[in-house]
Amino acid sequence: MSDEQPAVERQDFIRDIVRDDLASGRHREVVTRFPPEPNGYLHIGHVKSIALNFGIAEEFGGRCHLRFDDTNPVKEEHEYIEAIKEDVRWLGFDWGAHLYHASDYFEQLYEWAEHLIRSGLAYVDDQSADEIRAQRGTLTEPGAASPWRERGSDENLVLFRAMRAGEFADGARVLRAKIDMAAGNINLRDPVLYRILHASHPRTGDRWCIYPTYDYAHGQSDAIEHITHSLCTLEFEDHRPLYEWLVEHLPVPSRPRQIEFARLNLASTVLSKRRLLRLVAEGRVSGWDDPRMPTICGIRRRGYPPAALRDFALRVGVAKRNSVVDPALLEHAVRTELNRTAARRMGVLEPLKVVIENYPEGASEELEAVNNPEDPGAGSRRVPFARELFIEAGDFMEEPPPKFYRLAPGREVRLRYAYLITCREVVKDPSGAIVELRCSYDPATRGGDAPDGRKVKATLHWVSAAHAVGAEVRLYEPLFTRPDPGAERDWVEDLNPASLRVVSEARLEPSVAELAAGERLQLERLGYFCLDPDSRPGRPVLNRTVTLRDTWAKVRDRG
RNA sequence: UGGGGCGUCGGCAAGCGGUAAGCCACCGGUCUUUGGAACCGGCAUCCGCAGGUUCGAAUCCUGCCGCCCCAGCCA
Repeated sequence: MSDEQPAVERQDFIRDIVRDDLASGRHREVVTRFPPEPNGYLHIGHVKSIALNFGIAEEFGGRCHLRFDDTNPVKEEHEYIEAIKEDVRWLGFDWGAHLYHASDYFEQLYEWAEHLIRSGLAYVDDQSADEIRAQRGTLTEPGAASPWRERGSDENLVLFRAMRAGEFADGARVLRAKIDMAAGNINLRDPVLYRILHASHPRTGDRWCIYPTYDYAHGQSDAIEHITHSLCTLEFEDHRPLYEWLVEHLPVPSRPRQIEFARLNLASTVLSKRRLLRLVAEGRVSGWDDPRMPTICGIRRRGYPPAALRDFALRVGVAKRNSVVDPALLEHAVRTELNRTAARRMGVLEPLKVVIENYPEGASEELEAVNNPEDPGAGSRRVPFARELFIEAGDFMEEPPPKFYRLAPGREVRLRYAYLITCREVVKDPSGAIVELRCSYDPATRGGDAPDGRKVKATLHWVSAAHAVGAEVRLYEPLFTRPDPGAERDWVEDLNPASLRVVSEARLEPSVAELAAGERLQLERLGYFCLDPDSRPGRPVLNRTVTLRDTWAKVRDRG
């Protein structure tokens, strides 16, 4: 027993704590919670927290609750509750029957507040917010006691009940904990526990006109749910003493422990609710689900698979150091997942016409193409081939530099799944622009292999001109032009004007038209894409999720 | 002499007194019907700095330096 090795390797300090607590018998099972306030949409930063909380519960055989921290009715909306549930589910996590709301506990929380009053640990303060602020002191100076601090508990009780009964206007009075106005930790300088808010709550309607603050509600909600490990971000470190003070002075059914970790920051994007809202409000993006947005709904529309997001969260790790993660790590996780799972298709973004001169006019045939070389079980499909094709304009150069080994005059290349072709002639319009390539094909190379064993250095994607379907393809680049938007000027100034490029006349192999919105695919040699909900029958709209790694681009840009 | 945290490769991140994991990025190479994928190899004599303890320190002690959070009746 004593020399038993842990089954899981050490991952982070939080899992260490959980493992120790289980091993020592401090807890029989682990219970975590993801506690969003329903006041906005979830974004990639939340994925870290979601994956941490649900992941730990899963790994240690415990459970994770989804709890809406709905203590401030003026900021919260039902719409967000549903959106958040959808996002968490989409990520692949399941809270089972454990869906809760802080508002479920309003009555209990209220009773405990009276308990605090009776214990002489809370008092009703008649001062205004400004007066309270003025008395709080500063970071270096202690605060001063409120004139109402020594009010007797009977009077406090009467007043607090009157607060609840709606006898006072918003802001007229608050309930404060009586702790220490000289504490170095400002959170302990008699924090506000209840405020008067004559506002309708998305769930409790007009039943209440006093609402608990986060500080008062959170720890007690954790205790009610028997949360063992309450994981939150670093900025709440200062609140932990208050969290513990409350849990110690109240007859709560369990003693949860708050543990803080560093929130996720991603380079080249913004994650604050305020900034995201501004992007939407000012029309800088098409909406919360714009595929360039770091919101979960944006990411979903962009085509990122949930498994990739979970993998990303694991790769990012959990620690207490403030850090900024390179989006390349996210893209890596996305490519890894999509490489395994995405069906391959061909499509041309910038079509260049190719006429196979020795291919019979009016004829066509179907060639077999593998759906995913990484997954034999994915099968194959048939791709139409004919005399007139489109290839990618960038795959031809009239005067190729040394390392360019795609198509060029007189050069032979392979058309993927099809034939070896040789460029015989370049046709230009009066302005000198290339409009067409006249090529020949070798009928003996059907499928792509030459019987004589000769090799070509390039394989190009292509599409039959007559069979291809037209499509709109949306190409995305980072929303910002620098990793740290706003570092030197207003962050909006750092918005990337080229973050969206629309290709309206892409040509895709016909089978793409059969895909449903949301389906993901790889356009060979170009990248991973997914069908946008804007797609209509016969007119697909594709979002480029992420490009393929492009070694040639590096070589080209270097020389 | 306000309180609370954090400083290990370009970016994340292990390391918990025994002589610097891993991942991403980057750089080579092999292979290839995606210049994709896969595979092989390279990439911190050094852990913010300075002292000290020790046979031995990124890990312990002391002192500096730097960065982040806190003065909402937001969460």
